[in-house]
Formats: sequence, C-alpha cells, structure tokens
Amino acid sequence: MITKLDSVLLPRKKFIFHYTNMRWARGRHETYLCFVVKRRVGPDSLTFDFGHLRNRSGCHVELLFLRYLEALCPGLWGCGGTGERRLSYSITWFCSWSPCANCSVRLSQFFSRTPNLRLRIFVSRLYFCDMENSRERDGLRMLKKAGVQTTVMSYKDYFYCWQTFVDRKKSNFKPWEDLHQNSVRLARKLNRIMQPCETEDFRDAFELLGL
DNA sequence: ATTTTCAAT
Repeated sequence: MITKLDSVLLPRKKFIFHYTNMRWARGRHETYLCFVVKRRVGPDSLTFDFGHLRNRSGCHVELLFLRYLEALCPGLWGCGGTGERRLSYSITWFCSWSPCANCSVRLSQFFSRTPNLRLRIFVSRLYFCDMENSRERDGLRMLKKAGVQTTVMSYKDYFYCWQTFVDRKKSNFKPWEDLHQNSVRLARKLNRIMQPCETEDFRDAFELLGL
C-alpha cells in the first residue's frame, strides 16, 4: 500500500536545485537520496515504502540510509527465531551525487553480505570522478562487483522522481536546459569508468597464466 | 577560458 504524506515529499525548489545535472554544480553542499523499498510478501504481492533523506552533519546520506535500514526492512536478518524465512527486499535510490569512495566501500561490503537485499543506484551527478585514478571511480567499480548497479539518471528517472518524491502540487515536471545532453555526457563518462582498467586486465591475464 | 563536489567560515 502506498501512502503519501506531505511531510515526506520534497519541496519543488529543493528537488530542482539539488538534482539539476549541470556540469558545474556550484553550492550543492548537500546530498539528497530518494528511495523506494519494495518487499516481496507473496508470489505476486509487493509492498512499497518510499521517502527521501538528506545528509546530516558528518554523515553521508548513504550511511544514514543504512542506519534506517532495519526500520525500512523488518525481518531482513530474520526475526530472531530459528528456521524463520528471511524476507527479500529490493531498494532503488536516486541520489543527487554519486557515492564517495568510503561510502562505496561500506555499501559494497554490506550488500555483498546481504544477498536477500538488492540495491540499484541512480545518480544525478558524478562525485569527484574527474581524475582518472580517483578513489571514487574505484568505488563505483567495487559496487558493481558487489552487485550494485549504478546508472546515471535520465529524463524518465527525473520524471519518476518528480511524480513520486516531490511535493509538486499537481505541476508537471519541467526539464531544465541541457538535461538530456548532460545526462548523456555523464552516462558516457560512467560507462568509461566501468570499463575494467588496464591493470585489472593484466591481473586477469596473469591469473590465467598462473603467475 | 573557466567554473564544482555529502563545507567551512
């Protein structure tokens, strides 16, 4: 069942300011995370939960989300008894920045140890990914290995977020200038980041050769 | 041409 409380909806201006995917995102000193949690309760029955979070002093929003996980996903680790069924959840989140290196490590560890929990990440902008050798780039590759797919948000994702998380007061989503071009540019960039790097190729080759 | 980044002042 879906219940929309006004208090869980993002103000329109906040959404637009923080999710605009411009190249030089000056002043975005906060990160927003809009999430949908789906829980499979039967062969053809799902429940939904959704909302948004913002980073708090000293705590990146991804780690804040992990803190709320137990409340969002009851029964994720079983209910304490023996032999009870672990529940399965899938989470989709839409973040204004992609995760930093540290958050990526933490998320990779967490999600590779929790196979009954799936995460898909959509991001509006790439955080500190300009340098070829940035740790943030490593982090995104690490997430992929842990089964967490990261995707750059496109028009349909912004549209979905607007419909789902924003206190839009029935107004339609008005895309900003260059939304599409920026999205395509960032998607290409992420694609390049996800290509296995050369040293990794060498490592695989060495492994094949038994070296 | 150059600009920014889960702040720090």
